Amino acid sequence: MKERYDFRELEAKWQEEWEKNLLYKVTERGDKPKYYALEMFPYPSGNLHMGHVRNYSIGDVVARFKTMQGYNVLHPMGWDAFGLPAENAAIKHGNVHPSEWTWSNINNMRRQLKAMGISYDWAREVATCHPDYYKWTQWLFLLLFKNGLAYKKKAAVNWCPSCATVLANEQVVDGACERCDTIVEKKDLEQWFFKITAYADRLLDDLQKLPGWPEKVKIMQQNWIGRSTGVEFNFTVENTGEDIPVFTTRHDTVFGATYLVLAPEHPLVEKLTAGTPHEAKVREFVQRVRQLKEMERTSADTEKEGIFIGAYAINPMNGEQVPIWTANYVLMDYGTGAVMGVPAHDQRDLDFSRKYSLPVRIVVQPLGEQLDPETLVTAYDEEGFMVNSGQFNGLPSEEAKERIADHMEQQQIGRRRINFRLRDWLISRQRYWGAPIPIVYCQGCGAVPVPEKDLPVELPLKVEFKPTGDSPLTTNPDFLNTTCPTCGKPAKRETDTMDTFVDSSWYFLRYCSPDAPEVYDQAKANYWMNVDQYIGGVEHAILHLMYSRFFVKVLYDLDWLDYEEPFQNLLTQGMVLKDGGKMSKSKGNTVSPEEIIAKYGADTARLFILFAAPPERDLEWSDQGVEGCFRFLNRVWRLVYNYVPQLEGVSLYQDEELDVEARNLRRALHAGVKKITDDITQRFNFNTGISAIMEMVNALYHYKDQVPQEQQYLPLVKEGLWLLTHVLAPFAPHITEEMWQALGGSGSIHQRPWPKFDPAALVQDQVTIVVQINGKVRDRVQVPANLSASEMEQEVMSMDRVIRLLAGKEVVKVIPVPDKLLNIVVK
RNA sequence: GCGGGUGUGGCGGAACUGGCAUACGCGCUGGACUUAGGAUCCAGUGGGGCAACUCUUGGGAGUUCGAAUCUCCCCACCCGCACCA
Repeated sequence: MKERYDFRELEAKWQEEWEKNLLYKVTERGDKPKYYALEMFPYPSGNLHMGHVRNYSIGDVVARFKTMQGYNVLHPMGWDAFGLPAENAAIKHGNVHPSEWTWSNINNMRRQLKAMGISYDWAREVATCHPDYYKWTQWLFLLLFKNGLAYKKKAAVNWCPSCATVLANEQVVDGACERCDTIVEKKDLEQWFFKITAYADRLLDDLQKLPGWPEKVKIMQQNWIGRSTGVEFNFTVENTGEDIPVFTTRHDTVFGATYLVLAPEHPLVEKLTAGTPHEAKVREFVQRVRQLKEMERTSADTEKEGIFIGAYAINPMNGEQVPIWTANYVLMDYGTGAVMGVPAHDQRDLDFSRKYSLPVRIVVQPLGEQLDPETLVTAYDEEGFMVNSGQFNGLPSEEAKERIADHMEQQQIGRRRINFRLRDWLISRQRYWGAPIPIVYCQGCGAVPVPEKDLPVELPLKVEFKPTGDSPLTTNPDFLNTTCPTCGKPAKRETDTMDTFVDSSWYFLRYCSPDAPEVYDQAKANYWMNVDQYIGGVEHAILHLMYSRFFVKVLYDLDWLDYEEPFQNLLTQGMVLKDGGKMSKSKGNTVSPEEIIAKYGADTARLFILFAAPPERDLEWSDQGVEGCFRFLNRVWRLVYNYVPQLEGVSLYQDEELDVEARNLRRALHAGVKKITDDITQRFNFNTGISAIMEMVNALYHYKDQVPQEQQYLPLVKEGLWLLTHVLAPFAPHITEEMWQALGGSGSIHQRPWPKFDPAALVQDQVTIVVQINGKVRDRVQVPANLSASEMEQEVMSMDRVIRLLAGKEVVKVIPVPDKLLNIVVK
């Protein structure tokens, strides 16, 4: 028997062998269906963590399994390599350039990934910080620019003082920077935006085309896009006659408006108070509110506060005069920055009205109830029947909505309108380590796109890393100063770089043709896309996944791609926990993948992480669990090498007659293959798949130890070990390769077809039937399979135990479940 | 507050369309082999009871011959969103 399971030697050997033979290299081909398996590429922080190991182990099983099932599988890997940590390292240590830092991290992490034995086609590796890549990121910026989807505007933007850069709306979490938790400030800056709002409807509606996405992620995107349908109509300022447009989704309650509220930033607040006795107090209020941090301002817990500005407006529906207020709870950047206050039917308005003693008027009454405006504490925001609403009285509120909208449109008071919560995507970053925005500013010509032939606009190496709030690129005059591509006069380059989410919004397309002399080869992209299975953390539910969907839709519209959605199926893997909490450096509960691999090998690490929990659930790390998986692989190893000498020259099982023990073994083996296949195909339940493999191993051990050696049927054992190595191969690729070779297999096991189970082997001639009396299990009995209901009943009724238990009772009913169960109902 | 999820032995988790609850693994107990075992193998392992038996899937009700699974109410924890008019 071969010595022990020396995973160190064996894993290194096979990794080298696979690389030498280009085992995982793929090209487009017509003879097999394609399958694109993709895991979210990592930021090269320096070392793999367990979350990566889990992500890539899941992806590798999918890729290897699909390969064995006969698909032509694309399984690439790369690096999301631009971003702040590299630059912060440069600021902190002074002597290490972000480029150097990043590339050395990439080299280290590539080595770690290779040590995991994952089946990547490394020839397709991309790194977003490489000029060959960001050249095309810049090209895509220009494509959007030319199509009116990239524009510059001055806006109050989110500014992180610690990162010294602006942030996209999506990168602000609870009013703080998603990266460093610093409270975000508002700053008025000229910045570049992508017009993602132009795709709001499609980004929302097309979620329905993604049945292979988790409901949770779709709902998160849906909420983020936040479509609401309503009307926009004008109140008119009394005396001065200015229009104040308001947006509402509850136009059925328009007769219940008893006041109007403007956001503190609303231009009319200043205008209508100028020179009036209210001016000073209102200005003081507005300044106080504007000084509040974003978080305090927008939190629902913040007490509603406001002030009457001294003017009145006319409700166009009933000609009524209502006071105009300004208040902290109305936001300038949603809708029109002005809302009608309907206290009876909106809780916020009711709270506000009670505080400032504003009138409350019921205009929708629930069926069979009479709300009292004097005592109302909970606003009634459901459907009902119209009251106090002129010509609309008596209508159901839903119908009144339509009629009022019609009326407004006919009378040209207002119009139906859809509003989105989604904002345009702010992509400018005042940082160095990103793709430069390919724009030149010329005094005469304005913002001029860099011509395609001049791409990439390369990042200069020589800059100063100081977090000043200006891009470090401003410190390099050779970069900054250029000539206008249009008129040739001196001009300045844009010094901001792009948000790194731009880089990652299209990398899956570049993988299809990593060396293409254009953004990607259309034919190849159309061959490989969509990604059949995308796997990654749920933290990307909104940002990355929505931006990528946006990019793909733009490319689809511009005839660059035949597909409208990038990711057909999405699996969001759970976190890796230790001691009940997420593994993190600050908690000090991390486990190093590198150490685990050194101690037990990659096969054990992969097996454990797939066995410990289903992929979408959180996984509790257990050192003892790892130990158990290591023991299991050793157990498999001993089993195989115990038989290797005996199996020499033995042919594979071919349908011969088997004795009882052998038949039981064969049934267990084929039942195992069936279960693993189902578990992977139907729901990626690798944990139960692995448990089925363990049962196969247990069955083989049982046969080996319980049946005298001279009676063991070796052709069947050979079949068993063949099946075993094949189904284990996607999970533990190295050890199975080694054992396959030892068992006389030719070629790589990873290029073998996935085994089919033999339905004939599953047939049982005896089955165990559960005997229940009044639904309680009382006994079990062995009977021939396929008995009819009455035969079953006859068998059961003649059992001693059943006769005893039924003595003196009256049988009311007998419920038979063929080959499974018989329930006797008695009184 | 709204939305989504989870709740099963000492632990991680199984149970597919309602049909043997606790597969598989960890841990634990006992034994075998051994100079030794932290290697390996065998047996046992939800609770109560000497036993026949009985109780048990967060809690409570219901549907059903039969419920971890379906329906209703409640509780706990986790995640996401949160003044969006």
